[in-house]
Amino acid sequence: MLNSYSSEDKVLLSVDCIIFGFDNEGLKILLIKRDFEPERGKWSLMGGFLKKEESLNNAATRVLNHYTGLQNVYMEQLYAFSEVDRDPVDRTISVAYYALINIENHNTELIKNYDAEWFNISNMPKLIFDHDDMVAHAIRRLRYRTSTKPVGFELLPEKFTMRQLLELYEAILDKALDKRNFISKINSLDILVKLNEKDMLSSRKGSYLYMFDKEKYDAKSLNNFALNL
Amino acid sequence: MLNSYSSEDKVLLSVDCIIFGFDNEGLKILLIKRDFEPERGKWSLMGGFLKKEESLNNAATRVLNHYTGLQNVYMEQLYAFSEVDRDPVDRTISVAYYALINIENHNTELIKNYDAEWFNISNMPKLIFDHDDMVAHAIRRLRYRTSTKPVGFELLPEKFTMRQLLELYEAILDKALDKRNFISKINSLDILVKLNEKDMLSSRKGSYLYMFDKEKYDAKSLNNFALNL
DNA sequence: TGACAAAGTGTTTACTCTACACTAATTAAT
DNA sequence: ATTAATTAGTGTAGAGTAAACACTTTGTCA
Repeated sequence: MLNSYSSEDKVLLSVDCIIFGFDNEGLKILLIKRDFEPERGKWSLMGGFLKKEESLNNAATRVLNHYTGLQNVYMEQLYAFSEVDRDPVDRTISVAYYALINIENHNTELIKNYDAEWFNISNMPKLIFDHDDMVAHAIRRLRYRTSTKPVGFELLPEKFTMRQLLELYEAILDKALDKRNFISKINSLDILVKLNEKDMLSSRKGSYLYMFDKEKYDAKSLNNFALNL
Repeated sequence: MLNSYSSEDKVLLSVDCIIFGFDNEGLKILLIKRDFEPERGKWSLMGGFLKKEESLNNAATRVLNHYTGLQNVYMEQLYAFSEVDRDPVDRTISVAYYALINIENHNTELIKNYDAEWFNISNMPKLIFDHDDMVAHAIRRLRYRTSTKPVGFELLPEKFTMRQLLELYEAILDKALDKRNFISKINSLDILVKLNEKDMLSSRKGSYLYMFDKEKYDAKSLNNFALNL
């Protein structure tokens, strides 16, 4: 028989999800209004407890799916938050994850059921517990990640214009970018396909649509790039 | 009375520490020989369980102190490892931390008592469970961290030569660096003080000793720099 | 057909990074 | 005292990258 660790303390482990979305108003986070005490009615990240028979990644995926109905979403583990008094109800350690979703795909019904709402990151309410810290971590990580991996496309529709991509990066990095320099840097990554199709909504001339070419990117098998915007 | 989360699963949470040291042979990791089953006699990271009344940072600090006797050591949380079957004894989630210590300061007695040994990172034994993954994560994080924060000095004696610093960065990044370019990049950070004191051990001419000027660095209050070596 | 609105497109300049080799200082040996 | 040996210490030129910058094109709607 194996040894056991029976004399050690066990604790509650939860996951909390920072869910990013993007639309023409900017970079947004999906929050829910907490419907139980303490802090009932306050805004909160979406979270849930780890079950004994699942990994943290599974738990995060499950929680995200539960609230949004989405699957196959880009998620990344951020950090474990563990201050002793972080949750007044019980000793709980929470592992924060962030997710990038295409804001158009989310299930509005589900979100309404949970009293969820999108908030622009520059205009967020105060959140419960240490969730503000988690969000700050997530934004930092997302900024860094965009410079090393092609994660931006996760936040856009499958087909998007250069302008949308530019505005996305401006929202993530919170700074203005030069259009021509941006386009040439993106093109030098050589991971987009330009479609023979135009988006006619934003201008009379119409602007070409692009797609992220995942196969071309994977074929390069570079673990990460250095995109300095 | 507060609500409770009483229906939720509780789990064991541990911390595992990747302890880096540096000497003239290169970058090293401190490992212990596990003295209980399963995997008795195999090499392992130093770890311990989180107690209910401490944060993960405290637990990591406590574990490090327990094995090495050291305090006030640079530590950083890496990642939570949570595959369901990662520990065959019991369901345990482990949060990995890495620590940077001055190899000369460690308490040799303590380390002997625990059957601990330093291994060059290029010449490490296979470790138990998922500890090899943890080490790989730690090395990646350390490489990145050296480009944004002045962490290298944690691995050196208080006074060090430019050559030592160069060799440290070469060991961390696993690549040869040009001496003149390296020195000018380091100097441009403007965070070292050159002492009126030479190290006479490595050459007849003797080479100047430097110290990290923490006050000057803090005064700049830049959260991070970009050191591209 | 003219006004409008956004799309699309290159070049010059400044800066940063890289490659590269000799002299200086000191001690040990003869 | 001279020489040999060893590592320390130092600068520049060229290449490459990043930044700044403005006009023309296209199509629709009035």
